Amino acid sequence: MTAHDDTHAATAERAWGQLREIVLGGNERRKEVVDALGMSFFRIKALRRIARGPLTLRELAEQLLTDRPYATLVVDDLAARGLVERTANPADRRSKIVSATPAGKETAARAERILGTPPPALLALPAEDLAELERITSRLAGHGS
Amino acid sequence: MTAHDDTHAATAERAWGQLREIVLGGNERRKEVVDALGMSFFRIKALRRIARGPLTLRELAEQLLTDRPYATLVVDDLAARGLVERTANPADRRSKIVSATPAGKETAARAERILGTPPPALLALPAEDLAELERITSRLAGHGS
DNA sequence: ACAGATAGTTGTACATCTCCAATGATTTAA
DNA sequence: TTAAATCATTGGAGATGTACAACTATCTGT
Repeated sequence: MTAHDDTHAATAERAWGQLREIVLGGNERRKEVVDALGMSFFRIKALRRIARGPLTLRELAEQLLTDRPYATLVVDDLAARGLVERTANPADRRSKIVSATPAGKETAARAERILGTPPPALLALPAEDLAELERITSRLAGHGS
Repeated sequence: MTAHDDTHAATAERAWGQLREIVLGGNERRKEVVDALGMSFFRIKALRRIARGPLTLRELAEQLLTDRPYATLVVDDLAARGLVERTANPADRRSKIVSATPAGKETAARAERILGTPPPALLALPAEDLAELERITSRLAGHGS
């Protein structure tokens, strides 16, 4: 059990566990945004996705990992709040495009501001480590989008 | 807007966003463990916490960010599945200690195995970067526990 | 001994989410 | 042109979580 037994896979597992702890440990942020916006996290997620760019209800359902009936319901709710609106889809009259209203974009930005605020521990990192971390996470997240 | 405008805070925000994307992006893992264990993610979280070490219902409720009534209900459910059990608390006869049965520990380990499996992108990292990442995340997660 | 606080439980009401079936409008394929 | 498929919607059944109120047993401080 010397340091030489430390395989690539084992290191990855440790790093992964720590990453999960860092990101998921701060549940307070989740509660904070839910309280601030007065809607469920799922709806906030839907709104944030819509604010990133218009899409059909079907696409929204897919990206939220839910079914179309529930996507309809969630969009109904967001529309009743004046945050999103449905418009006709010129390319296919069966479907509808959902897009964020100015108020919706503002609300989504508010959510991003809260969720995007790094935890104190991250800010406390030495500049060198932080730069190095950002370089590595860029590589990790890079080919996902 | 030169590279010199890149402040510590801005770098931290980018890194944080990427960390969130890496960890939260893989929702499949969550669904996988829910399907594998046949119970909600919340209950899996409860079981995993109990398997880490016995605790009172009150402590469990606090750590799950829920209230005592619901903690009771979740423990009832886990107990009905034979995964956890309540024992008397010698220090305070009002409270009860919840601990995992052998079956519960096994199930929790199964969940940890699924959730703890690093995503392919992490394993694909060069050994140098991975080691560096692990060093930095250790520092980040270190003073949380 | 007594008053007040706390632990777990029971119960209720409600919001939220998942899953499935079915429908009208529209598009696509044969 | 006709049959099958797709889109959004409506509806319903049920699991899951959240938030309170109230109760009993027990502990703590005075």
